Amino acid sequence: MDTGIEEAKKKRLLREQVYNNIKNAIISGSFESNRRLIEERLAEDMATSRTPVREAIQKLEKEGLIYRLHRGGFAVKSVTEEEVDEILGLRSVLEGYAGYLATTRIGAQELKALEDIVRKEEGILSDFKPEDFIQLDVEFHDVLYKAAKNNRLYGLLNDLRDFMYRYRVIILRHMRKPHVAVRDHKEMVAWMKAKNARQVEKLIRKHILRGKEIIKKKIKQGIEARI
Amino acid sequence: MDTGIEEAKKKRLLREQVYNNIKNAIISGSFESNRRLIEERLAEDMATSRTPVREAIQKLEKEGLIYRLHRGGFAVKSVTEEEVDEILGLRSVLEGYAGYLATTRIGAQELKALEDIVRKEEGILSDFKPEDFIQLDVEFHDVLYKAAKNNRLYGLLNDLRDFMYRYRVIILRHMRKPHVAVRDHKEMVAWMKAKNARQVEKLIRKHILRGKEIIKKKIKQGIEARI
DNA sequence: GTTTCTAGAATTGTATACAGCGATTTGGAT
DNA sequence: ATCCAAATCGCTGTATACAATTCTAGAAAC
Repeated sequence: MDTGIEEAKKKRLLREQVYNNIKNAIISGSFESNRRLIEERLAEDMATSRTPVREAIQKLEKEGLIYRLHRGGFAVKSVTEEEVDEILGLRSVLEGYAGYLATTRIGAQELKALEDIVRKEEGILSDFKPEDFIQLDVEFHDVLYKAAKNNRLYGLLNDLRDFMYRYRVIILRHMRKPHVAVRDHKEMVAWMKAKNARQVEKLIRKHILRGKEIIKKKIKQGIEARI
Repeated sequence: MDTGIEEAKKKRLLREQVYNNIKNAIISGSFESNRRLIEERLAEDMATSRTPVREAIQKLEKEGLIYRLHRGGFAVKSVTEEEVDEILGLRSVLEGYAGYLATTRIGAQELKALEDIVRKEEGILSDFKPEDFIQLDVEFHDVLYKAAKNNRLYGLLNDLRDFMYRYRVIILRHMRKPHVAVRDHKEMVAWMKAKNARQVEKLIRKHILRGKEIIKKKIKQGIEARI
């Protein structure tokens, strides 16, 4: 099998498992860019019928991970510099807003959770493994998203996160010790404690835009290398 | 028929027409809140089968206009104060960002289009009809969205706009002469010409948050009146 | 060797079929 | 009448069927 898709047949909404399976295949890179999604093939791999597959596909299209082919059907969107620009631009704005809201709404134990994560991040800086840091980074941002207490915003940020996973390979390959990121997180928490929402928003925006430029540069090099 | 749905059977992707029809029925208010979507009923009304209806439903769910019922199927989301808060909060941030991007990217003829619209807005202030103003307002914001040249942002803002249409009845009923809105638009254009992106963003945020509070107040009164 | 045409295969888009779960109603028993 | 159980109905979720379209490949023509 070159599909990278598992059977997934526990009883629940089949279309949801199909949706998750295909999404994972895309963001993990098992489905390369511009690969066409053959409904019957996917259905067969997951031991189901075309119906749930097609329903999952509708959602993936709305999420922007796949695009319609003129002749019918769908294919996997490719990672372009333009897309990275859009995704991270939006993420900086939305996550900044999440930080703003979180500052006004966060509770004591959520704040403590953030502080714990930052402490752990500092702890692993000496014996550094990229995966460990990414894990903590994801946790940090998730606590932040939730603290904003805005469901729609949470959904949007998670959709954006799916795209981020696609860039993971690139991020991992070029990550230096993330002292700067940890410092940013620490500073965010400090401003949140000080209830300075504007400052938190500003900081998060800068934090993400910094990442954007790094990824964009790497992608551009990658694309050039492939030509 | 009380469905408010037309037959729609011109040749193109059936599922897209179904999607648009159901969406319009929801945002125009033909489908009241919490009404269950009966697939076969909808299919029959549009002279099609359940298949395209189900696919359309998946998209509507992702967009947030409908929600899943525990016993299966879907129903129309109701307008709540919380939702208005979320939608307009997000809109203020995203549209502010659009304004920021637009300022850096806008061309001469787009700028002229905005100025023309503002002029027309000023023109109708004396002989004022709410529908006319809303029409111009939509145009203004659409030119702005497009000038930002960010497809994903454009899509998100349009999704949010669908929600705004649901509040239209309320907005129309309570609209005074929108001198303030016109002044805001005029000021935005001025700052765009001055290439001051930060200022444009700030202004748009304030512009929309002002509207948010008005709508929220009216919705709250409406809800209370209904009890 | 190249081009054109055509038959067949592959794949989508739409319609229909069917099983199963919940809700609802009906028909006693008390 | 009231309550419980059984039967019924409605609707979803999944599978399958079919028609229309596009792609492929091989044969025929040049």
